[in-house]
Amino acid sequence: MNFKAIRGTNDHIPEDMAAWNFVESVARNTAAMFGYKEISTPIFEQTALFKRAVGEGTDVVQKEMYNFNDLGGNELTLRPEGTASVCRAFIEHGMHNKPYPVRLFYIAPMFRHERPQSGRLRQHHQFGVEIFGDKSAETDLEIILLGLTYLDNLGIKDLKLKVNSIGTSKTRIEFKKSFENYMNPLVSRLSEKDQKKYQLNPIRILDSKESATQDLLADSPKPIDFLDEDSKDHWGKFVILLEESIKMFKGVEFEIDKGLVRGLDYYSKTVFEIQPKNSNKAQSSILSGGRYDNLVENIGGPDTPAAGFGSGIERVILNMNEKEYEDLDFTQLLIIPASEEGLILSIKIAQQLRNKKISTSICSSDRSFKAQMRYANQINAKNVIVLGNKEVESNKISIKNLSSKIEKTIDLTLENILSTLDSNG
RNA sequence: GUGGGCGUAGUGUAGUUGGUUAACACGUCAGGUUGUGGCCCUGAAGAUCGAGGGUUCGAAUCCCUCCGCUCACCCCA
Repeated sequence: MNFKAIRGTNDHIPEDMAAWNFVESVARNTAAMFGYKEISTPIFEQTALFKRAVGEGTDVVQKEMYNFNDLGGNELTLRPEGTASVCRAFIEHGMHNKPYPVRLFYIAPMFRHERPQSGRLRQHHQFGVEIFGDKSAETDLEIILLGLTYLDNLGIKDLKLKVNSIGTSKTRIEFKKSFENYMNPLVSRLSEKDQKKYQLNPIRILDSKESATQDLLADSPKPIDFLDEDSKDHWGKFVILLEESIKMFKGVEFEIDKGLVRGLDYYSKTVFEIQPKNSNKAQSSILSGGRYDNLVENIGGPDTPAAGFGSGIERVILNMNEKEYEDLDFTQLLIIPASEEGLILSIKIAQQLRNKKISTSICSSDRSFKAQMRYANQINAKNVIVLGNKEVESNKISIKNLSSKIEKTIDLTLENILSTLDSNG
C-alpha cells in the first residue's frame, strides 16, 4: 500500500516552512499597515454561491470545481477562490452596518481541479484582500499599492503591472456586439485553437498568446473603448493617481493593457495583474484582481461597491530568489541524560527551562553517549548539558557551547543555567 | 481534456550492441574501549530498477499496456 499526496497538492515539510512563514507574516504585516483586518471562512460553501459569484460560464465553475454532496444531500464545493466566500460572510454578518469602507484580508487554501504544472496546483494558497463600500478610484489604487508593498517587502523586484478597465456588464454588451461584428469576417483566419475559444467565449481571445491572433486583434474594438460616463471618470482618475504613485515603487513598470480580461465574471471597471518583468514561466501572474461593484448585491446583499485582489503564495515563493528570511532551525539546549537519576533530573530541568522560553530537548537515553553528542551536533543545538550521577551528586553541571567548544561549570540552579545560556547566546 | 520530457535506496546520480551478488556520493545507523560532537577511519542497513504483461536460456536494458511525476496548451493565483 503506497499512499501519496493527492496530485496537485503539496506537503510543506519543515524545510519549507521558513519561507512559508515568512510570506505569511509579511502578508499579515502589510495588510495591517494598510488597516485591513483578517477574516477566515470555511473551506467549503454551497455550490450555488460560487456558481452565482464566479459565473456559470467560467472555466472555474464549468470544469474546475471540487463539488460533492454531503450526507444530508447538500451540494457543496471546496472554494476555488476567496472573494465569493468573503462577500458571503460580509453579508451574513451584517458588515454593511460597519463604518465604510470595510477592509478585510485572508490567507487560505483554494482548490481547483486543473492539470498541475509549474505555478499551478489543485490546492494552492492565496493571500487576498477585499475592500467594501467605497467606489472611489483611490480604492482601486489602494489595493494595488498594498499588493506592490507586499511584494516589495518580500524582496520581489522588477514587476510589471498591467491595468485595464472592462466597464460594466451593460457596456460590455455593446462592446461584445461591436467586437463580434469586427471578428466574424476574420474568424476563419484564426488558428483552430483560437477558433474554438472564440466559439465558447469571444472575449477571451483578446488575451490569446498567439501572435497571429494578436495581429488580427490590433485594430479590434476593446472593452475600454465602450465605457459609460461613470466608468470613464473612474478610469481617468485612477490612471492619474496610479501614474503619480507608481513612481514610489522602483523597478515596477505599468502598462495599460486593453486586452487584459479576467476569467471570473464578477469584475467590473478596473482590473489588474502583476507579474515578474522577466518571467519565462507560463503561469506568471502572481497577484491580480480588480473592482467588483455588483457582486455583493448579486449574491443577495445590499448594493455595495467593492474591490480586491488574490495572490498565489506558491507562485510568490517561486519568485523569491533572494533569501530574505532567517531559518530559525535550532534547539537552544539539548540535555543528555547519562543515568537513570540524571534522566529524572533532565525532565524536571527541561520543563523549567521551557517555561522560561528556552527551547530544550532531551536526548534519547537509549542511544550511546557518543550518539547523543553527535545528535546534538546534527540538530544544530547551541548548548549541551550532560546530567548523570556525577551532576546529581555534586549539584554542579557543565554547559557546553557547541560552536565555541567552551564548557562552563556552574552550581545547579535555574538562574545559573539561564544566565550562562544567555551569555552563550 | 490535449501534447512533450522523465521514472534506478531517503536525496542526487552511474549503469543500453540484454549476461551472474545493480554501482557511487551525500544522508541514516553502529563501532574506532570506559561521560564530550563536527574531521578522519571501519562497518551496517536501505532498491521487488514506477506497475503489469510479453520476447529471451537470461531483461534496469528490447516490445506492449497502465500508473506516477514534470513542463506546456487551456485557464488562472
